[in-house]
Amino acid sequence: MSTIRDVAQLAGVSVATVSRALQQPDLVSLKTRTKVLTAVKQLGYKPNLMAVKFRSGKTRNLVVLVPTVANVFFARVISGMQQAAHDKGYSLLLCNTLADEEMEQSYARMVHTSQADGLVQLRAHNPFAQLDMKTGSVLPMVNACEVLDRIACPTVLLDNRAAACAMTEHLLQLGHKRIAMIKGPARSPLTRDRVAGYRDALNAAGVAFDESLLYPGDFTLQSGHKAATELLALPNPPTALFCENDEMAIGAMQGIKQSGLKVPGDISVAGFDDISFAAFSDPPLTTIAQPAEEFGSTAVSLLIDLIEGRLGKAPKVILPFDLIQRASTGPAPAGLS
Amino acid sequence: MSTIRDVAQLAGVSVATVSRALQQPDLVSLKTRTKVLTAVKQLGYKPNLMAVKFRSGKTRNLVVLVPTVANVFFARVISGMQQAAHDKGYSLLLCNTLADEEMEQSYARMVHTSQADGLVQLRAHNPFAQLDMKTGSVLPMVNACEVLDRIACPTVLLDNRAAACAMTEHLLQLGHKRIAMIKGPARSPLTRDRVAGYRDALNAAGVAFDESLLYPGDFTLQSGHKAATELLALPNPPTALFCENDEMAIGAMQGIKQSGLKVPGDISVAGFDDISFAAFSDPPLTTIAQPAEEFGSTAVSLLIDLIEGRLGKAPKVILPFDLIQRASTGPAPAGLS
DNA sequence: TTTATAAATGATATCGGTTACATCAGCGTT
DNA sequence: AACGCTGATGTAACCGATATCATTTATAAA
Repeated sequence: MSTIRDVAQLAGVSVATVSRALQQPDLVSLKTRTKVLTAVKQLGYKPNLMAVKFRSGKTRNLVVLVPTVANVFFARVISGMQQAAHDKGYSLLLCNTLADEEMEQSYARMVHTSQADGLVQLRAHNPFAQLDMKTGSVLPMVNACEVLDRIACPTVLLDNRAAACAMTEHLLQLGHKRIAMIKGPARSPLTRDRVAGYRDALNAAGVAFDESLLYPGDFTLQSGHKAATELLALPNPPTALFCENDEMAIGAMQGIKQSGLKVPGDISVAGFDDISFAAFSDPPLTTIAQPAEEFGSTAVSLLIDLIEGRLGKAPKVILPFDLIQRASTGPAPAGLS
Repeated sequence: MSTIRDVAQLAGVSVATVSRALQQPDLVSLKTRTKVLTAVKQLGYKPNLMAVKFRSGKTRNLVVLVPTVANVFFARVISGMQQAAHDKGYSLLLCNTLADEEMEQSYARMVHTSQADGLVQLRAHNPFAQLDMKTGSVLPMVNACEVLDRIACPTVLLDNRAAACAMTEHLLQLGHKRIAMIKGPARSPLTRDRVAGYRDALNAAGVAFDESLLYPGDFTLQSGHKAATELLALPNPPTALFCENDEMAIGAMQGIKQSGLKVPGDISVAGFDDISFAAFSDPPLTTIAQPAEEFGSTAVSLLIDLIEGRLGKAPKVILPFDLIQRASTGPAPAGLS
């Protein structure tokens, strides 16, 4: 691997001239510039970017903490992040944390050790929590999708409360009164907001809130299946099921059908996220579409602005949602409405 | 941010001693070691890993080229790669190439410019093809999942031919004679091998191969839907559909059901990959299970061995498959078998 | 021609670590 | 006391680029 010195020697100029010829071409004469470029080509010279990054103190790397890359929604978010990062000359260091705090810290440390300039966290947890203590400095971070409310950093989020309210209203308008919700882990702010929106809609419609219709899942297909099975076994089962993501909704639909009931004839099911499989489930799933790729690209853009000092206050960007009505929701069964 | 010099000064020793105290503790006396560690803690010193990487010439970064992170199968592969990489102290630079050669090259260049030590490619295309010309050197690369046959680099693959043969045999045993295959892009070696396996099984059973039953898809849900719809419109439609991945199979099942036919009553459907959704489709999908995470971890392990000079010849690792029989395949309809 | 000014180029410090080599103290041997 | 050896530590070169400052060369004005 040839270095800048090899080029300088071959071109018969100093290393400084080579550097300038490549970085600020207008500072060197045409003659020497061509000499340099010829030498570069001849040697197949590629600048050692590790040296550049070290010297400049800017790595142009971003750490991304993803709870699960296997989650289809996050996969879309990553796709959006990668596009935005690449466009601005940054690379992503991806970490599939599986919500493991040690793993998160291990990657967050990369920002401390100058391996990355900043971090995007897609979960409601501050990965610098322990680490920051020691230095006291605040490191560039953006929080997206599932956001922390205690921390003052740029965030990208959906108005989850309004979205959940809209979906619940949709079900209420179809005549449903017993609407169950398969939510996420109780401590998640995402869940908290969506449950709040669900209750908003119930209150507005004068429907009593029933704690027993709130079932905690974990965003997997399996947990949706389990939740539906157990909810249907209630003495007074729901006629509609609002799931906090599409995976759980698809799992729930299978559980319902296995119990011999029809969707939406006997029970309506709604999801959240509008992953690609939602349109291909049987029946196709009514859900809330989130601009997943935009979550990713916005988060990365904000982070880069933050790193490059173009961001004053920590903004909160709220992205729009869209209620996609498909065939999994329908009128409440006559006898039970 | 404090440097090793700050620590040396505070501890009253030389920088070399600090470095040794941290890297080879047994080379320094207990007394100075504690002095150094105290200073480290007091200053919150973190070594600048960019400097270390630059100095050592080893980045401990690996570039990963993924055709689509949004593909559930690849998401699992990534998960396995990340785990293996982390265990060995490496990080992943992820690139969602979308099969764009320019994007691939842009990331492959990172290996040239010393930003990464090696590369994993999950597609049958050599990203160094253009780049290598210039230097003539061979760069550390591992090919997995969809592998190149012309290139001599370590590869991790499934015996796709045998797997496709096994699934086709399964369908033949159920009495199917007209078995369509929704394949991938024609030039893909993956497709070529799976079609070969499909033909092997047909030949062995004495069933004539019918070119019109070979439909080219692109691995998306949509393309599966389109393929099924068009295949059913044939004058002599198939009674079984073998799809090259689960997404297409799930898309196909929707198309079939929308045509008013039953799965598997009228037509059987089989997939490939065993993604999580396969068990939750309606009906649950018969498919070939691939050890996706193991693909990832094996590929990364091989790459690291290659980088660290522990690999002699370029091995071909063949991972096992498993035919998972679920409800989407059944006996061929009596009238047509 | 001389001088002032601008443009082009060179010499070298620097980033923050690691490491080869030099130095030095302590200890046992003869 | 002189010598050699070992263990602990210091000095400084080095990795490959960038950037500052000094210096040379070209250009224009006097």
